[in-house]
Amino acid sequence: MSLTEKLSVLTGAAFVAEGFTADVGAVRMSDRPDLAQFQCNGAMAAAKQAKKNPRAVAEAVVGHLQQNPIFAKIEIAGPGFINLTLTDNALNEHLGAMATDTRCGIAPLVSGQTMILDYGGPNVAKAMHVGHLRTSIIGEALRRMAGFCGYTAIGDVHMGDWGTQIGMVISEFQIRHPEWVYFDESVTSGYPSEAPFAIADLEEVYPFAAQACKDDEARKELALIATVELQNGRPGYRALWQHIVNVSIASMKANFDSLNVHFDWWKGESSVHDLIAPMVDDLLARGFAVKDDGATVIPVAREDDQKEFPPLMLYKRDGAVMYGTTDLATIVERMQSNPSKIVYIVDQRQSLHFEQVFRAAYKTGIAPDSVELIHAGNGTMNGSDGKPFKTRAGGVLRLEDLIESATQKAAERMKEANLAQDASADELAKTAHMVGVAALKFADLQNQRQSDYIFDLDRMTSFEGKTGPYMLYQAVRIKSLLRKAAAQGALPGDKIVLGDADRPLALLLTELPDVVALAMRHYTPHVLCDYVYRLANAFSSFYGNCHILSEQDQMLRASRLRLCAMVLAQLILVLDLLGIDVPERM
RNA sequence: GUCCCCGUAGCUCAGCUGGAUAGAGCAACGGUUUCCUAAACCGUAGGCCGUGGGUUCAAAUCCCGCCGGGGACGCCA
Repeated sequence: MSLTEKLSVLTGAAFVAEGFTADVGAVRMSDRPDLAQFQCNGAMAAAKQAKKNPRAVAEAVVGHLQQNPIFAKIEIAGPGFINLTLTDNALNEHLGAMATDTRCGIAPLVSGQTMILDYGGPNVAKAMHVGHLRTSIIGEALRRMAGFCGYTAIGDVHMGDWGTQIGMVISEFQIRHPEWVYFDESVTSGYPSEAPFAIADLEEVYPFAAQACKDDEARKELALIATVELQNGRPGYRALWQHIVNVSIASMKANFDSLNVHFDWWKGESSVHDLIAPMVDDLLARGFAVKDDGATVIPVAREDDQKEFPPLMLYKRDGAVMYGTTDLATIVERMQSNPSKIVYIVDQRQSLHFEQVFRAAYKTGIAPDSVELIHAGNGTMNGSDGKPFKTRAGGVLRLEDLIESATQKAAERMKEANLAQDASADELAKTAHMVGVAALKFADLQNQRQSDYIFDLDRMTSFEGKTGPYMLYQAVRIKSLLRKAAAQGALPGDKIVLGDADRPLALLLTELPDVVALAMRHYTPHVLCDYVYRLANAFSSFYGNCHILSEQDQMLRASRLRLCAMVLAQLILVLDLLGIDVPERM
């Protein structure tokens, strides 16, 4: 239990004793550290309901708390704020339990529940670009957070591998290489195992085909036909498609590995193809799906809707499926894992689509009401003009180029500061990559998930301010300090001595469990970023004020080393939840 | 046209279920190093929280209108 939770239990009981509900006893960190460590604002709300004087309610509640020896000070301020301050002993006891816990004192929130997270969503045949950055980074953080909070967390990359873009590529190959065996309809098996193209070819073909389809209706028609034929199982197309997928996945993995983003499932839209026909037949039979203007759809509008709700389309007029179809069938498939939540970390602009899919899933019983379907939408990364990020030439920036430029910038900064320059070239390069990725990820994650932000490479790679490199720097500093201390035989002690220099840092450490819970509840990693920054900053301040290794008082030195170790453990834990690795040195 | 999101310091942004004096970072100005990574730390300055109403003991936060910005709206994903 977190410290504020413990206190809330005490205060809640006091409110209950006065005839109120326990929930008004909620205690939180004080907004006014000059007055107290904790506060409870419930007296005002309780008094309002009971039509009593809030100060009198506060006084009655405080009456129940006063005998408790854990409080050093209890005061009522203003209209009825209850201000609480703990004795150092009580604080110490709580810290002691946290210090020895590998989870930094954070109990799991749930057990026996599965959360499936859908993020990344790269398209095969298409180079990954900056548009995939946010979903990947945020999704990875949420997957790690969920796992830590006790969920069986399953990350699914959910590739775009079954839609029109594939038809564009296949038809383009057919135009360019009509002689390929994949296009000979008299051949239905025994295709080569080697792909007749490399990733670079795909990356050239896709944009070319997309542009051609945009410019020419007839050309687009070819792509649509190829899409339907692929989905209907034309052997040559399937074989070619498999090459496209294989070649693409290799490239995706390189990008994701570089970003330290991982998946448990490498599924895609195509994975559920075989589930689609039975699903649609069933929905037609049960009357949920209807024919409409040649297409097959599920109406999802409700009478009390404030806006127009287009139906979810299952089959287009030409018989091809759309992403709503695969998304719905994917829920059918995912239900086999018995999830309690399915979370989609996908661009916020697709919120209507997900509302449609979710409605369809609930309405048809594909997802029972007990399963939470959540679109945790993300914003976009914009250029300095406030529009979705483009290169100077106006093109889309490839993800690997973005990572490379962040890494290079990090290397430059490290050189400027003459940092870790004695390391081997190999270690230097590795560290630069870690710093660059930390910069990129922290800059992304510290923004609210659903809002857009402006990309600024110089700012995010700075070692000053609220940046990834700054967090790493503080953590590495502690590692170095603890190494030096150990070399002198000085080890972290069991007892924490709470002086005025130590107490604020110690108090901050107790916040982490609440912060993690809050971040998980709302799927908001930026709450963790905010905390880890406050912690790094508070440590740096502490470090500046207290010279630890030269401390003559053995007890105090051991205590401060313990605090440092606890800070480090939290920094590493939280950064890990964010998907950021900390180097040994930098 | 309908619906959704946003508008907080010069810039980029926090602000959880309404609560005490609205907070950070960057930029600006001033200070700190015989000492553990100064890539640091400390301090100063800077805001009718877009605007007009309403609810409340209490509103950046909740409700309504308006202005400004962004986005979504059936056969792409």
